[in-house]
Amino acid sequence: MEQRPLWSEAGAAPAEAPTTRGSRAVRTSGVKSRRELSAPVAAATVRAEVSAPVLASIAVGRPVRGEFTYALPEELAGRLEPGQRVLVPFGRGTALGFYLGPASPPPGDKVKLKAVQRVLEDSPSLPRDLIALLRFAAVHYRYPLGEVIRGALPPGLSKAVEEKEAKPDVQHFAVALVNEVPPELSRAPAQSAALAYLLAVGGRAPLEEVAHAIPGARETLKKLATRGFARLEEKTVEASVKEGLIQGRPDHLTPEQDAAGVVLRGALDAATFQPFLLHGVTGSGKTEVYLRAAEHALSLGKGSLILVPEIALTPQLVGRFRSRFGAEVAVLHSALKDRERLFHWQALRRGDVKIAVGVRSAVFAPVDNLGLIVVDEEHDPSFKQEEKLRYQARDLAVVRGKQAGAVVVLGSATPALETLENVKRGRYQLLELKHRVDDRPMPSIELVDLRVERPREGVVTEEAPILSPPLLEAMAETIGRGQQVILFLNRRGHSTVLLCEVCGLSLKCSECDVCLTHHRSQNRVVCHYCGLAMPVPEQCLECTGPMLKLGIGTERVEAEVLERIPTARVARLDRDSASSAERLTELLASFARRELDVLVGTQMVAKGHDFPGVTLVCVVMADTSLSIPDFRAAERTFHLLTQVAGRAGRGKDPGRVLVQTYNPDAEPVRRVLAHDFDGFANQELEWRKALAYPPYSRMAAVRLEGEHPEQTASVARSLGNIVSRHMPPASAGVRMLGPALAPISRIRGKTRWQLLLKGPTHTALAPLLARVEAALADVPSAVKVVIDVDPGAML
DNA sequence: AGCACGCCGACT
DNA sequence: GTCGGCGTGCTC
Repeated sequence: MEQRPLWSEAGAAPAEAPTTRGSRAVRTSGVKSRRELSAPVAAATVRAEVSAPVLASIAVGRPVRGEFTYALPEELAGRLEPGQRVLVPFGRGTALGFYLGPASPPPGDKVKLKAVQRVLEDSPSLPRDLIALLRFAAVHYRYPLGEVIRGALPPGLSKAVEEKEAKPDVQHFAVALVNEVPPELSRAPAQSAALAYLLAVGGRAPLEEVAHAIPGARETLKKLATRGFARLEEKTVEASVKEGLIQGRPDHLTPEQDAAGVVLRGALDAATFQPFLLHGVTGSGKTEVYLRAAEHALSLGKGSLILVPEIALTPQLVGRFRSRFGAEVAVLHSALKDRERLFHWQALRRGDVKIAVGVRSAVFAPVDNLGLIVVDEEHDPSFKQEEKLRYQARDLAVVRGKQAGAVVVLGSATPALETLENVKRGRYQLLELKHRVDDRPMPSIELVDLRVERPREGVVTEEAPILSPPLLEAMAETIGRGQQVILFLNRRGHSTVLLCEVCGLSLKCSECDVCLTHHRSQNRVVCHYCGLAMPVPEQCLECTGPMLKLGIGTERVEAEVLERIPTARVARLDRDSASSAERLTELLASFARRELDVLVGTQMVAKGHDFPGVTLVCVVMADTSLSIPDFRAAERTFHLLTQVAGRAGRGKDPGRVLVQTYNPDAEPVRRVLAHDFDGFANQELEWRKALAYPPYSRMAAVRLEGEHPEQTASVARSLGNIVSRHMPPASAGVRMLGPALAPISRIRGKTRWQLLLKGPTHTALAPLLARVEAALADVPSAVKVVIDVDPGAML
């Protein structure tokens, strides 16, 4: 058999994992050896000489596991390349398929193979390196390959239709004609919001993109154009590609930025896989390092992929890439329209556009001749997708870099402990930026012990106050100097718990296992998990006792600031107040224009914003996120506190940070105060090692959700039994935790259970996961079970 | 996912 | 007697 040497790896593949229980003879195993991923694929011309029917391995765009073998009609055999979309008969109908390469005949003999019907495109939508990445993702995260591929493609290419070119051959751009929002627009919030956004992203952006961030911006920008504050342009794509307006490039770098740049340029020149951690304190100029690296890649004719946590919250970074590289950049945000998504995909695929900036899903962007991958804020939890294919984009970025021979830069002020451990083991090279740009000092961080500095009772406030005297004093002083304050608290609403004074019962959601939060502005109690809302009960629903309102949220902090410092101009920034993207941008713009003195907010205020007027940042309660039952709680707290603290003193004036807490001895709090990331990390790593948590182990979660509590519990227990029965000897170090009710045991009326697996390597867990997967066939459909590999949270 | 096949309730 | 409920299983 002539095919044998070419494809012998495929025959050996099934050894890797016992797949589904039946592992039917007709099915090509979905699990392929790693070698096969990089195996050279036979040229179609070779197959033409073979007299036996030419066979094709196809991933079908349906949620079925494994790859399928089809016969390839002779006239198609010559024109098929891996990654091409085809039409195949499947079941009684047809389905979209992805040609992955030639196949060997399936072992069972009496299988009648169907033939590929049609080729849907002349050149593959999927580049070679992406196929390898998607295959890895399908195996690692245990998700059907066809679905993985379909999910990665833009909607226009994930349907079984011929490829058509998405050709808005003219693109509409909005260009700002002023450098800041003029005061005469202060009475026109929509216009000032649109203009503020446009300025934030570099003064020039596709109309589509502004309209995405700010609903109705199309009309608003027209109005701005007639008033002379902006201009609308139509550009052919070719013209805008040539434009490449290089601007805003700082002349000199800090010595540290320079040193990092030299190393990265060397790595890019070497054109091999090299992973780096760029560990830089907030304000140290990481973005400029990324920009220079992308510039260098471009000069070598290579493409770059830049991943960021959330575009709407990082317009500055997007703006800098756009103003540096012009139309050489495709910005891939979460809510592009189908047409635009397809257009960007094709432009990147052709190599017309060489840089992609995008969120999590952009890790699958078909950047041509990939030279550089950057993951900014690599520790950010939003890189983990929590549905469908539950991938970690940062991890996949490293895999992709390895497969593509690209340089990978993970950037953060507070790297994930997983990343740090990779540095310690010598897998990633460390680049450090220890100093801020212009040698601005790090903000001073002071502790306010709430057990000592008791907040004084107010006149109006009916509940216990939370702002301590030192905090109020510092705020008043800062505002007096004409500077601005950010108050951070990680909880929305007014009070977070309503407790009966007599029977001690707290008011819970009827559908979820969580307490209802009182939102005074809406005069309702609201469930933050399912959205259920109801009027505020006057008294306890059980015993008619009076209700105490405990637990502090942003609404209450806002009210307290207003009461204590009546002259302060205060606004609140959380999911309730920033209900629309428009409101969000407007609020941020207004704060940036210094029309507000105090911004009270949740996580939203902690991310990448750059407000030079802010010199005081207060953390209202540092302990809230410490009590979460998750082994990463301390790490999250440290990240969050550091990030918030980093908002202070980004302008000329030095910054000051006050942290209120009832837990001054808590490790993350103490270490943040001392600006001691390394100390925190070492301590935390030691603890993780002792308890064999990641990065010293790999985890996988089996999550169950069901209508009926008993049924869900029994399924959970039976899956637990299956795992215990196949548990390797204790020496293998694999452990099962649970099955147990999830920490939030009910959401939207569904009972939740989970089972955690912990092992020294992912390979040690894979066989157990395969067993669970096989058992899924016998699980009643009323119970939904998903496998979450490398889970991001334990809830 | 679709779309079969397959055994138990209220309708012409 | 039949139409149809969605439980279970398969798709090269």
